[in-house]
Amino acid sequence: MRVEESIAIGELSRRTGVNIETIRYFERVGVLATPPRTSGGRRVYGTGHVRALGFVRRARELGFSPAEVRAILSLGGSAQASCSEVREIAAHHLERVRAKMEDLAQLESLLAATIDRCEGDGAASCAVIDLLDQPSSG
Amino acid sequence: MRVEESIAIGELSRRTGVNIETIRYFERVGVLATPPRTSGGRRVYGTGHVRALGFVRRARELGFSPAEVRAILSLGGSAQASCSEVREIAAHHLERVRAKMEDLAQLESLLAATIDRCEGDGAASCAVIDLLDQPSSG
DNA sequence: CTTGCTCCTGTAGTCACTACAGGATGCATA
DNA sequence: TATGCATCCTGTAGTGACTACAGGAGCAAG
Repeated sequence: MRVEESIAIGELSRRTGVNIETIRYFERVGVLATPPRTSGGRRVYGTGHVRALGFVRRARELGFSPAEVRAILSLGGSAQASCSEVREIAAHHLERVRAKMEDLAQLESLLAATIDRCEGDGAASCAVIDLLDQPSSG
Repeated sequence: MRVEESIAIGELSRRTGVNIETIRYFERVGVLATPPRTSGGRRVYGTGHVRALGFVRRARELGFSPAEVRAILSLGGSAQASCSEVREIAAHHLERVRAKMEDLAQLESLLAATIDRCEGDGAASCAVIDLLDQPSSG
């Protein structure tokens, strides 16, 4: 069998776009498996780590929380993860995305209308400031 | 002239819904004016502080960053703030809200489609996991 | 064997708060 | 006046998800 490629932390960082300090942080908090070390104490990664770290990065990019990432990884890593459980996490995440979209849509129309109302007025009261001054009707 | 109402920090907290510790924090970082003190060293607020803190809270609720809140406040407080400058900050904020909405919409359809594709399959590969495994096409 | 890059650990900084310890104040009641 | 209790004070440290730095060690090439 082939001996796996030896990848130093800097190289792993370059390949995945993840900060070196962040890689060590991920290891500390259990998001990335602890790699073996050289006799001198340096971390030695393999292509599996490249994939796993890419997986983590991608999940974070897609807005999964670190807790969710940990949950997915605890299901056995990207390859063996139980489909239905991962799907459930993703579905939950999707719900939150949709809720956030609604919030933002409301906020968008409120802000847009208010800014619009303000426009042109050089006068007395400012609609935007009034908006902020209201107790809580947003 | 009327002597202004004397409000203790706990009462201010109750009236505005802002945590006592957070009120002191706001004072430290310059988001809320430093109030006078009693001879014993206790903070004494007035109705102006109630309004100002409500203003800050409202702005945060609407998603303005602490930096933006500081910027608005530095324009002279809620009452005297220059309308056009506040409007500009709000407009900028609105742009960010819209950008975020677009991001979320993309993510929403990607997630929804992926989850949908996964459904029913008890088999081989999981669409959701595959999504996370891809390098960066989201 | 020295140069220079990469890597190591441990600690501390970031932001926007939140929480706690240990002690002082202030007000009402006995 | 004394006591009791709620509220308040400062200072420090914790949160989460990183990021940054200091001071030292590993390692490959010249």
